[in-house]
Amino acid sequence: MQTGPSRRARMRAALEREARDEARRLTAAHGVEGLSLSAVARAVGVSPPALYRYFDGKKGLVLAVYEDLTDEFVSTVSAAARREDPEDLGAQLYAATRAVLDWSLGHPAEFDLLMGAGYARLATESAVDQVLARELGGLFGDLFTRLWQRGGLDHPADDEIDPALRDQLLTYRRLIGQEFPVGVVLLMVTCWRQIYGLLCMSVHHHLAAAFGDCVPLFEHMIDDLLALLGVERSPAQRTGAAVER
Amino acid sequence: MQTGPSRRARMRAALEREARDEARRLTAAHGVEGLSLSAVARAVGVSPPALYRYFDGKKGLVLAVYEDLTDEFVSTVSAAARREDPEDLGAQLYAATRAVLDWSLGHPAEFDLLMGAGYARLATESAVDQVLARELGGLFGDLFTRLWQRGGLDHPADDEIDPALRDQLLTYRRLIGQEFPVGVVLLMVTCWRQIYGLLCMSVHHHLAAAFGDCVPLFEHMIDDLLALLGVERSPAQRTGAAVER
DNA sequence: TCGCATGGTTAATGGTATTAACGAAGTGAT
DNA sequence: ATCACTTCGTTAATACCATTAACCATGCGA
Repeated sequence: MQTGPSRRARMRAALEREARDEARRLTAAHGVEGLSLSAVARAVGVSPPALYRYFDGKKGLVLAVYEDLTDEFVSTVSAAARREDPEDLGAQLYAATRAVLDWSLGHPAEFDLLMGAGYARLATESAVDQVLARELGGLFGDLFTRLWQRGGLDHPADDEIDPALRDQLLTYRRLIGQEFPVGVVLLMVTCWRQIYGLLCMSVHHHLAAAFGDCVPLFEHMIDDLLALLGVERSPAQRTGAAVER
Repeated sequence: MQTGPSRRARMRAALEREARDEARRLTAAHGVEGLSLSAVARAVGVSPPALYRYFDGKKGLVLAVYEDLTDEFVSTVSAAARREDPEDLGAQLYAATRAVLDWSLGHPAEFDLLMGAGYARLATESAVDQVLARELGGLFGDLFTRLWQRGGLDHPADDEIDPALRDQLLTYRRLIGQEFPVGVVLLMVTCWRQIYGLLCMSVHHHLAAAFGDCVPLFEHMIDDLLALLGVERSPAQRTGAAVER
């Protein structure tokens, strides 16, 4: 008979899992600032100080939620891309971008922690590694790599780019582990600033008085971006509805 | 001798002003969530419950800060635009956009409350009117109006725009009180999603590992946008340094 | 079986928001 | 000038919250 992890280790793992899940639930329900150590303790049937054996106080708890969210977000987005035809890069770009939007709209409090103001706060008090930037950048980076390899991607030449910017782009390219020219990195960042802008607008209900449903804006943006990348958008994608979860 | 406002009224106004300023200071120093009623009370030399005579609890205090910030932000940006040559629309667009960036980078906590996650939270618990959207939209809208009147602005025709989107754009146009065609509204929103995206990235230190100084990205974006609008960028602007305050 | 690391407890400290009950003092009318 | 009323402050109490300290039971390895 395998001994496996000890009773203690199993108990510990189970309680930690439970606490993380409850913390996530509270975050979703009441925002990052509505997350309280005490409430989590209450929910998992333990006294507040007990959680200090599991997390480094409240900031540790928030960090744990952040980690879980990172995993969930990255796998959601990459799953959405993998669901498409491997040859249809346009469809994959659409699906990935759309998944980012859908997840964020469906989980605004979590979005805040993952990619909004919550992240900035978190990053100052806990040493959080750039896993999201790497993973998400890598995911989109792979798509851009294939676009570039396929040819026909119209990107600026190295010497057309301001040297200061070029250095930064090179750093970023290294971060996401890609090999394409800086001009392609620039193209990627150009896309991302638009996606991220619309994302923040949507999630924060900016201009909500006019743009309650932000899908029309999103569709228009995707058209712009795919055109910029010289990718044909197959008609089938235009009917794509939001993918929940 | 004029009686003017009574002693009571003067005292009240003075204390409220003091409290608002202190609240603003605390927000800047410790973020929106670091703003506490008690701390403000302590700073203005009064007991915490006293502030309930002035503000509707904490959410009222936050709302007051929001109002003050709105004024400051709008006047900062419009002042920056007015400082430029009235005939040089490109310079005005640059200056206004740059002022938005500079103010936001210099006041990250305030930015969060004004245009980030803090706003979303605030808007749910307090009835906040859309003054910022109107004012800022109006400011940029005026520039776009003049661009359009001058001619040469390449915008999509009405019937090239998806009907659902067109309706939203019309609503937005009414909100900002402009008269130009929907295609121009769309152009404006296209610019704004880029500005706002870069803004959020910069303020939240997204991708900070590569883009610590975000001005190169900003300069590249402005080039893109001015090209999109068919505006020549005068060489003088390229040397423009950040304007503090 | 013993000793210790682990993981829980309660108690205490100090911070927060908010409401209630109360009192001093400014204000305006008689 | 005095009176009543409103305004604006107070203190006290309640109920959260995070965090640390002191303590105790128990699982686990030697």
